[in-house]
Amino acid sequence: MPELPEVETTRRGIAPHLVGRTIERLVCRVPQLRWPLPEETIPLAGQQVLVVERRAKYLLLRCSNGTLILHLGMSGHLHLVAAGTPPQAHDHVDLVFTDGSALRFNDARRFGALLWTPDDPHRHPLLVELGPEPFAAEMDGAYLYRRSRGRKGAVKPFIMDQQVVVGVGNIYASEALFRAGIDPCRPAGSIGLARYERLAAAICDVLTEAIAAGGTTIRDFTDAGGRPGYFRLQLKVYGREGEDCPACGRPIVCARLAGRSTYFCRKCQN
DNA sequence: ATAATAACCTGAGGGC
DNA sequence: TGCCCTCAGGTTATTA
Repeated sequence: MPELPEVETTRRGIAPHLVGRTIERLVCRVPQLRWPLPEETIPLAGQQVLVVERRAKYLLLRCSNGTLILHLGMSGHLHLVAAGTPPQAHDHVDLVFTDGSALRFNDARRFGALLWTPDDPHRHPLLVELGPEPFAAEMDGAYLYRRSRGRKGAVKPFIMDQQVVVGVGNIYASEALFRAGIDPCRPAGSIGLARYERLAAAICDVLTEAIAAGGTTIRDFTDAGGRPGYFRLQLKVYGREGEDCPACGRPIVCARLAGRSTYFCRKCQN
């Protein structure tokens, strides 16, 4: 479910409520997430939350003695609950604070993850191989051009590869390629520098606009306050098979690339 | 090394 | 109403 804008929206929602709070304990009702949650090995009691960061689609709760690494998977949500709020279906984990309120993790499909590291989280095996943030200065057209040389796979899976650039998922990949006028099926290595410059800009633009709108809610994404994101209204192609292309009026088509639905306009993208 | 596929889960929606 | 099928915003493991 969550791509970079949804994770960033979540971070902004929870951070003001977490920073400076002291953790009392971790309550785990269902430890079977992407990896079994080793609850007893996470020494959270008495620690303070110092800052809440985002790296790629991961949230990093920097605490006094280490970092809680969180991934929302496809269906994960975080929200804050008052003391005594009874858990509902798929409320798997609570991070309980000393006043009894809690950060609650809900994840129907359980593809999400919670991990603890006492070390620099950026050196954690899950994070160390990640590509640059889309807004980093180094992530420009020249970078994408260089990384794509010799790659025969389609450009859409290429920009969704978290080792190339992080944060771009299935929705925003289609949207960015539409904005850049690039056919998502084209081999990544066959695209020139000028078009990668357009693509790099399009990725930044669409992610920035989506963050400003609070993310995209297709099915069930909500922010920490339970509100949906409104960028769905601004999607040009994703989920719009058969509708008119907003630029030329021809029907938007859907293809399957690397197992993922891919939406584009045959006339405007080539 | 690269790229496609299966797998991990639950729930919603469509067709019959 | 129920059953079976497909699909879903992600990532990892396995297979060519």
